Amino acid sequence: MRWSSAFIPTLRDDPADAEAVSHRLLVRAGFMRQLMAGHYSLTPLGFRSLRKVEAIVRDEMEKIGAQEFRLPCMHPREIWEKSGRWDSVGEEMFRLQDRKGADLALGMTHEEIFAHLAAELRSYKALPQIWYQFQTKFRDEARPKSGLLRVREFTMKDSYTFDIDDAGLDTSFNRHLEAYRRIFKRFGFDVVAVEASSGVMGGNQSIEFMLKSDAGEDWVAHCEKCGYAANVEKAQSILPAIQDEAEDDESASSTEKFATPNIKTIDALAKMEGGAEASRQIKTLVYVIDGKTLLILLRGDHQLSEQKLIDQVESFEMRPAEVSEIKAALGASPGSLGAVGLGDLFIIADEALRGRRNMVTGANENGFHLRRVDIERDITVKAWLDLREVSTGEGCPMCEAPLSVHKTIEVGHIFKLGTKYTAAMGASVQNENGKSVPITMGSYGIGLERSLAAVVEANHDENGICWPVNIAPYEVVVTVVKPKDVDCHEAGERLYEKLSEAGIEVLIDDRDERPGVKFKDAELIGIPYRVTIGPKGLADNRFELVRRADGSKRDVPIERAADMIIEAVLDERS
RNA sequence: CGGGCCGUAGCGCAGUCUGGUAGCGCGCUUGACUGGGGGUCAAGAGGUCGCGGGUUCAAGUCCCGCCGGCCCGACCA
Repeated sequence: MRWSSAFIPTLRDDPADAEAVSHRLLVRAGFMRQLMAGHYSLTPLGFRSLRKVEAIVRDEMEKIGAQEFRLPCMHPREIWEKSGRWDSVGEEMFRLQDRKGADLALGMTHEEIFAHLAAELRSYKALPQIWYQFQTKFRDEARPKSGLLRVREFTMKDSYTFDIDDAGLDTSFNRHLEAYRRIFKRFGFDVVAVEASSGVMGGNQSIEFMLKSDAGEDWVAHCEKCGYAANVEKAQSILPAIQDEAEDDESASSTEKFATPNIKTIDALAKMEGGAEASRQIKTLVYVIDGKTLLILLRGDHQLSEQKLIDQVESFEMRPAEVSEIKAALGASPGSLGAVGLGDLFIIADEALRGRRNMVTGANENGFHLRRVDIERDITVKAWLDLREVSTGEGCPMCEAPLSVHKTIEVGHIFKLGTKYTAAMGASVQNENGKSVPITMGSYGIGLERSLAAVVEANHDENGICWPVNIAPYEVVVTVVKPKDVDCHEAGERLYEKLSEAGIEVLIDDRDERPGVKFKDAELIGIPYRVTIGPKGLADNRFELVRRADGSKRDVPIERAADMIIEAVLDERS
């Protein structure tokens, strides 16, 4: 491709409304433009890179025996009703009606449709099957953000496995796990595979593939020592044991109410004279779950993980209670709430509170708290659950080394689904005994545009993107410093021809621009190798070869230049 | 969906408080010089000031409504 005739709309300034590195650079380097919030047009540069992402995924899918499909992205209401998700996914699904008034959905994922097709499988002999597609997914995100990282319309590679039993599912699942590791490695970044919540998908196990990045929005707890890693929605940790010395005067056998005027937060109570440090307080949260009010108790310095609560409490709808509801149920306002003496409410307590004594909590009377609370003695806990979100420094549940919690981008997610969708769609086969059994299903996704952005997040510097050869829109840029000079022009054209003939993807910068402009642009768009052809080098019978990733430069003799460049590029393809 | 900030030329911004000819830098066009890190000079093109309504002799500026975007939070197969 000739730069002079290519559409590569680079910007000299950063776009004002882009904050995430990948967003800023992909726009500035001319890979994409925004159409509206959460919807981006890819330019030829962007689309070339996306196709490389797609090709790598396809290659690895084919390697595990997957067969490519192409399904509709518009679905009838009925099929989503069969699985129950027409109602359960709520506002995140785009819905529309056709001219007859029939309800349709824009597919946000394709479990239903693939399971519907799987109903044509009749015999265990046909299993296992691995099916996949690349398809646009639509999700009405409440808040699209960070360029391609969180959008409303994107391409996903989604695959689905169909097995006769759980052992088969395990095999299919592990094949994907390995394929995904290879895929992300070829993308040029390191991922950590973490235990995750399955959310609305259902199923019993899921693993997310996370890239550590400040641009991310998922928090992962990771142990450097033993490799334990889990989304904070699932992660557990070990806390140092706390010894609660009960005071040994007589009053220790009961709680004591004390005045706490204007004290409404854990923090304020910790600072108040006669108060208690946060870890000695009981935090009382009020939730409404399927219309029933219940209390959630945590240690004062701990945060509730709502996802953990959702995962452990079977419910249709869950929300924090309104202040008015809290007053009606407990007789006090937030800031003075406690669970002592509320035996008729359902009380769930976090495991970290088990056995604690001499604690402080609200008295359910505005401006008063209770001290010397013994949880076992004074509170009727109906269920002990792991509900707290882990934080940095707490002990790894496997090896007790300190955990670190950091932000990550979710680039892939794989689920063991079981029979939820196959049962709903009537996808069953006859086993060896002639008995009909539902197929066991797995589902596996990779967001293509998000992966592309993740590559940028992981591979850039202050001058622009540093694409790995595998994802780069072009592998080599031939920068002709002085295109009006006949010798420069011809030397550039010859090299361009040779490289192209060898199957190298080359961009020749034949624009009548200052050298500085060309160098800056080449670095901004991040082509892995740049060959500089100018009068100076020509006089010495050499070109300069610069590697974008590390800035390393070397002079190459003109007659050997093409071969050396080809070798360098092929060496980095994988 | 709650909170904050913002919509003025392709991009980045000033002008809005205090109403009075719509500006600056970059980019773009033409020409000249220049040519190994965003060069110089000259001449140009480019705007329904997000949209609608109102106040006023006069609105980018003031008032009301709406739309759109970014960030934080909630939510997120």
